[in-house]
Amino acid sequence: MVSDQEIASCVESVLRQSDPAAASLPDVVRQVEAKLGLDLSHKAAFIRDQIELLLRPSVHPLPPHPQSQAAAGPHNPYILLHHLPLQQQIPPPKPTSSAGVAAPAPFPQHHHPGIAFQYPPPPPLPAAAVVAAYHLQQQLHQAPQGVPAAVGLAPVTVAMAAPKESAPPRAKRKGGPGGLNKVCGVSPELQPIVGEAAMSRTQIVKQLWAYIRKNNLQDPNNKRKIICNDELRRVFETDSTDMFKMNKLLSKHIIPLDYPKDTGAESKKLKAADVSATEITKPDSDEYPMVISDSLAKFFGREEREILKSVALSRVWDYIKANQLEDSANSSILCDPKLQELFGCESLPVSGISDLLANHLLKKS
DNA sequence: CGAGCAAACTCTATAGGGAA
DNA sequence: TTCCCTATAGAGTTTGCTCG
Repeated sequence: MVSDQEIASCVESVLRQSDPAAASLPDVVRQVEAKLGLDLSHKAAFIRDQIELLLRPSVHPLPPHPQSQAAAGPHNPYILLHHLPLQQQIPPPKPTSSAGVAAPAPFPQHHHPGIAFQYPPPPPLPAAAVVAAYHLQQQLHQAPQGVPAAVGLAPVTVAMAAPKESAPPRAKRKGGPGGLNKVCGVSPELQPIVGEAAMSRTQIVKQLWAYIRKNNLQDPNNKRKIICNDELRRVFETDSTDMFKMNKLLSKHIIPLDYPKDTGAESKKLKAADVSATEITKPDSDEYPMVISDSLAKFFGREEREILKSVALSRVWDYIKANQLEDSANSSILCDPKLQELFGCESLPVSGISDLLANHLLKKS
């Protein structure tokens, strides 16, 4: 049985070999079937989602051909990994741990979570968990200070504040798939700015700075100062901020997607946290394509009946932005007749979009 | 004058040390 | 020997200071 990762990889390969803009779903499905020698008619929805993710303008440029990219020099070594034969993608075995059990190898991870270039197969993007975790974090950040930090920021901050000069020099570690490169969820408010529902923190910061420059939002007298436009104001909830505070404000909109692991750091955090609260961040089972309601299908104007929640959310936001339905003064959305028909209200808070959208997404039986 | 560094801030993998 | 805990590096940004 072919895995979704293999299908996704094959879809990308087919698109790269043909004109992506002119590619039709049946054509791509046919070519992928031919490549894999399998009947993939039942995977059409998945393939369509992969095509859409690959073709989304500016956000997911199709990776250049391996040769040209190799010639340019791999800026990020992980980007290239999925072009290599599988044997080469798997990192060389690490020295065994003291227990004599081979330590888990780091898995190369493509920057795009929707296209699974991870080995072994990664957990699918928990789109619902993104929203659920976001709301949780909103509550946590709104909690009065002095309340025990639920996600344990304090220990980290303390660690960061420790004197550095006393530490002996160590071999520098290269950025791997985890840590800073770990894919996190993006809040619905931040998604229109960075353009994705999930990406690594560094990519989020990078995209945010690109957005700031593109919209000329830096104070010309003090370039550290960021002047918020309507979209940024909705995210940061302030008219202006500076580049240092921005990172802190940004953290409210970056949502961990993984289960809490029992690492030392995580255990430490959980000790200070309400465990029941952290369980909310566990991904739901509906990160898989979900069946969409008739109303939503009509709204999208497509015959497709399955979609990832994150993709649906992204499309709704695209519509809102295209039709300028944002009421930035009230952090709400003014529904035009089409949205009114979908959501059944004349306006709704920004934070309510995902909830209302969820009413139109049904889990596959 | 140019280069290098520190500044704030985020999270997590991992090295290394200490305790059991 | 194994487990637990602590400290650190890493990306990204711009400005201002220090040093050669």
